[in-house]
Amino acid sequence: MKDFIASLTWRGMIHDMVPGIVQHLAKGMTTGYVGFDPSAPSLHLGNLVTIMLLKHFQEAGHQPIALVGGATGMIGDPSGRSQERTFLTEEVLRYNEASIAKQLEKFLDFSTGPNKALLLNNFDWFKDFSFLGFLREVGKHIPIGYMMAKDSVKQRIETGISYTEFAYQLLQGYDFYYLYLHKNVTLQMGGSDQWGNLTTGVELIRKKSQYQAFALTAPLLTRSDGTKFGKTASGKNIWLDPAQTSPYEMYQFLLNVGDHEAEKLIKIFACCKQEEVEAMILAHQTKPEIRLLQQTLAKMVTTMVHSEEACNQAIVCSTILFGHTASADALYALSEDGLLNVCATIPKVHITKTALSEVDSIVSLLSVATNNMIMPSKSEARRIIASAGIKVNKILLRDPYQKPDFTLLHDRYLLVQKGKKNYYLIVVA
RNA sequence: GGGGAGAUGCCAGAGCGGCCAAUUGGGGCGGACUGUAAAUCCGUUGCGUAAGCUUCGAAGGUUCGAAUCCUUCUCUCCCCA
Repeated sequence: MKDFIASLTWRGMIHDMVPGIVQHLAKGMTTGYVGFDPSAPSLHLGNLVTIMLLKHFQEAGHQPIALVGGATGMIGDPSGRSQERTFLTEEVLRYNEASIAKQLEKFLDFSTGPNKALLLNNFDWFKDFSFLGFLREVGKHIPIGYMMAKDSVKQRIETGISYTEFAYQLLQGYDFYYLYLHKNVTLQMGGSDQWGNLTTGVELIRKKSQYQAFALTAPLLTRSDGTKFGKTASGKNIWLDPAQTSPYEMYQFLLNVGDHEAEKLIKIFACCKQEEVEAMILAHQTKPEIRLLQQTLAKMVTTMVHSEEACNQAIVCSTILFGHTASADALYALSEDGLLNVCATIPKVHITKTALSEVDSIVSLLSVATNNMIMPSKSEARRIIASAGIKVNKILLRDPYQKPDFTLLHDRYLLVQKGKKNYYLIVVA
């Protein structure tokens, strides 16, 4: 049994915790859980932090439970929301639950030992719980004053909160109580925005069973500019689902993380020992231009979320697209399979051969002829070419009105580069 | 209920009859530098190869000409009861 709290401490993963937790965990194997909201069909990079809580928990010898909030998802957590949520249909929810559950399975060890991970869905114990039963068994034990004092509720009193969302914390509180009774769970973990919900559970267990349960939150990751971690500059989430965010995009996102942030992240996501991580950080500080941390981080996370193959492909793709040696010749020398591999995860635009031959200028090709996927308008395309921002097949374009009579790669591809980092593959069929 | 103020491009915010496709700042995008970084600097930021076209909450009107004046409507904010 390793010291879980000590591990989280050096990793910077503790925001708040119920006192006495260290002694409690020292007594022996403990069961703890984290809940995941099925409001989207995929988890994202931000969720990965609380997944890591469970992972480190299991590695310390304890038993982790990943709980999918099939029931709570039907209600909507008011935490951090300024407005009432709109309900998802039950069909969508069931679908989201299933895909999230599948994603969670990847990260924990469900197979072996006394501390093997469990995956549960709170819909299972809520679906037959009557409203009257709930009021008598749960509602009775938590005073309104207590519920109103929560930040998540307080912030919404002015703008409006429905009874339904107000009651949310009771549902999550009951989860904890239920798991305490049936799975011997004594610890709930989550992001720092969940503190109010976690303590309601602790309170309910104290009231109903006279038992001191524990709660622990990890800080919500923010970037240096204050925005939430796990989103691209344009506000797009980095999803764990490869269909929504390609492994290449995820790899690139992590590779581009700032130095300070990389230090924080490596501590959270690295499963290796403290000394190894500290050595890496030191090495990075001596020679930051190597970007050891970013590369390690990108590699570790992409491999963990996707697979080693997917990660290797993302690396190959990155070197060809960004490597300093990547010239036009290298691109033309690439085999078709190689090219498709490199381009596996960049956006593709299709155009017919005849349509291509009818396109009068490169400006049209990049805008209207390709459904404005590359450029929103001809003006924009013209401007960007004028400022040397477009390369086709790695060759810089100068004249916006030149005919697009390029030598196609393997007779059917054009690799368009917009700026330094945006690539598109035009497929001619 | 009474009285004020306002609605301008992604955002903030000038403009108050022609010189306004609309000052400036932020953001975005592109370039240089670099570590595919940060900071900095440069360019650009309605559509259109151009002539020109459509924009300043909505609809009408006055005028040779309106973001700017008039009428109505919609919405937002503030103050007093």
